[in-house]
Amino acid sequence: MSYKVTIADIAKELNTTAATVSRALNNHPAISDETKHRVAEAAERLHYKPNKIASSLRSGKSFSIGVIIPSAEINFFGSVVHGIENLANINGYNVLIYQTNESRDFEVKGLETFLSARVDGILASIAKETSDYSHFIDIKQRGIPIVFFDRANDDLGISSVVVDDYRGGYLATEHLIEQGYRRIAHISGPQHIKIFNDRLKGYMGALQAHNIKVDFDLVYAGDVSIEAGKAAIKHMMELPHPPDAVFAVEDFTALGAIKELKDRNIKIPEQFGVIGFANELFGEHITPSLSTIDQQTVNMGKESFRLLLELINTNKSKAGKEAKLQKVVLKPVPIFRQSSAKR
Amino acid sequence: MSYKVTIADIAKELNTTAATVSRALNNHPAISDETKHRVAEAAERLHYKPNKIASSLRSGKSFSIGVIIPSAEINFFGSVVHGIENLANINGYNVLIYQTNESRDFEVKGLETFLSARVDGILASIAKETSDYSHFIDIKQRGIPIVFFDRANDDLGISSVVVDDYRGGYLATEHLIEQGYRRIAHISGPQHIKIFNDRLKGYMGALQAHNIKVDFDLVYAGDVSIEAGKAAIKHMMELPHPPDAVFAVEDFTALGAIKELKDRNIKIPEQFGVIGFANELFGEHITPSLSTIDQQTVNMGKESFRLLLELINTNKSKAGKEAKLQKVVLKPVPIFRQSSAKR
DNA sequence: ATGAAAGCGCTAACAT
DNA sequence: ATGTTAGCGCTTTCAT
Repeated sequence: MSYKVTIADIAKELNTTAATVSRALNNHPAISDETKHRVAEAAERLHYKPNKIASSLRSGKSFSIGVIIPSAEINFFGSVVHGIENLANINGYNVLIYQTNESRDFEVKGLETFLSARVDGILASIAKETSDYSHFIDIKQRGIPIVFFDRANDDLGISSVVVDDYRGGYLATEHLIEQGYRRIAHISGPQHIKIFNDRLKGYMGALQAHNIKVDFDLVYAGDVSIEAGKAAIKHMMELPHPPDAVFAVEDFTALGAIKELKDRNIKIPEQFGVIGFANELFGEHITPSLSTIDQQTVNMGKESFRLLLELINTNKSKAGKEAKLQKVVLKPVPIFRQSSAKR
Repeated sequence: MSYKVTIADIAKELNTTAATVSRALNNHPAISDETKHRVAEAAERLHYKPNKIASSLRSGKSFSIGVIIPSAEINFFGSVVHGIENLANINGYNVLIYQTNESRDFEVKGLETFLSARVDGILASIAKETSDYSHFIDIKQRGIPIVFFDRANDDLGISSVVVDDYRGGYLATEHLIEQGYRRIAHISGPQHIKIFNDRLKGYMGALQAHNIKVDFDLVYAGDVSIEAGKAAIKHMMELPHPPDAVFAVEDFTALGAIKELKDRNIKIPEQFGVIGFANELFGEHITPSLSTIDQQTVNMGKESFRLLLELINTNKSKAGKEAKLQKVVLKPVPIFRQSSAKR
């Protein structure tokens, strides 16, 4: 008893045809204003709701996109999705979300789901576990518009929106140097993920630019987690020459470091400086408040959707032409708070 | 060049018909195992991907649900959605998300979007701004399964999943009493929203149960925001008889209170106790760590979906029968941390 | 156990 | 400016 009314019913009501009603509803230029008004009135009166499914089947456009994220629990991705949804809804697109929980198998399942849903395009951030990218290549070869965001891979010929992680790492490290810290450590993330590798490179770049030799004792192979941050401090403070500051690959890692430093009664920022990466929500509210690098999350979402929409539209118009590869690199924004305020 | 392969192609390949292929793919009992195997093999070989849109159009089931949330920025809703998506994906449902930004107009738009997408059911948390519920009544009258979560309305005959906010407020307040605080204030939220009103009632109930007279000077009309928390403390600390503890309607409000108390050099928890509500992520990591009431977010998401699925399935089978109204009330879980640890 | 045929609601060529 | 007709890919009677 719910979705009964169709354009045929409206047509019957007005002694015209479904085609005319369809055109009127879609504001087709060839339809007279009077007909449009009569159709609009009848549609309203009969509580007509367009059936997008039927429309999609016929037109081949679903006006929906799929978004693959590693985890909705990570604030960062929630925030990017927020940006995506904003622009998508404005442009009349629905958004399907699929979480991979960092697993490649779920990534594949998500893509299948999106294929079956006949999404018009896909935005994806690659799972940590993924090292075989054939499922993404498959999507590309099917001609389905796809754009990576944040966790991208440059070797696949797929457009992407990322922050300049090298520059972020560079700025974070340089800030610690300028604050007067002397032995600056880095707690890194899994190096097969490009963004984490870039942050490490940025760290090294900043040290070298300031004529500081990179000491690999001070580069701890960590991860994005409180535990990794604690473990890193535990390990490094036992070194013959312990560090007096750390750039952590992510805010949660930095938080772990701060917790462990506090447990050891090491004063932040006086004796030890800390800076993270991501600008997670909690950083502003902990004590000491956490210096960090903002990744322009909402912007990243909007840019990703904008790029995808471009692909979708060029795909549609010039069916033959290959859409050009694009790479949008957002500038990271340093946010300096108490945890690194030595001066 | 992407989604070319259809069941007709598979049928041709195997010298059979689309009907048989369709049945084989859907594991229809009347189809022989041999045929099923041959179909499965051909489908795989031809890279066939089922077209859910066509399937939905014909079968009238979209295997998707819509979720209306006030804001994806609020951690709470992100977490509930996480719970929803988990169960939904397991059950083969896609999830569409629509954010209302607390506005009734967007709420209406979201519901229209969902109607057009022919979702099989809807989960919704009501916007702050909404006081006219006719759009929800319309959904119900169309026979579309709908369940409220968290921000519910009991007068509409719509099932819901909520936490027992009265009990949460009661437990929070009682805890402060038991810790030995004497003048316990409450920073409340907008009272037309039931959950906030319930928390206030729980506060009053706990005071009365402990023979403490409710002093309305100590009930500040606030909101869910850091600013409201600060303003409340500013106001109440100027009273002739200021409070020595506060139960804030939400963690962000509690955070504002803590910030203001710190600014005034009032020691927490020794001189002043604070407890919030929501168990937002940051509460564990601030100094002092924040006592709060956990709302079972992921559970709420799962329960909501479970309830909705029940509605969807009964709707399908016994078309005539009215599905019974259900109200799931989750138990709030107190989490006591430093901010209220007087003893 | 399988086939034939109709149709879900809409859009898009091709008329007129 | 509007009508006619066909068909998107699938599921579902109704046959056999």
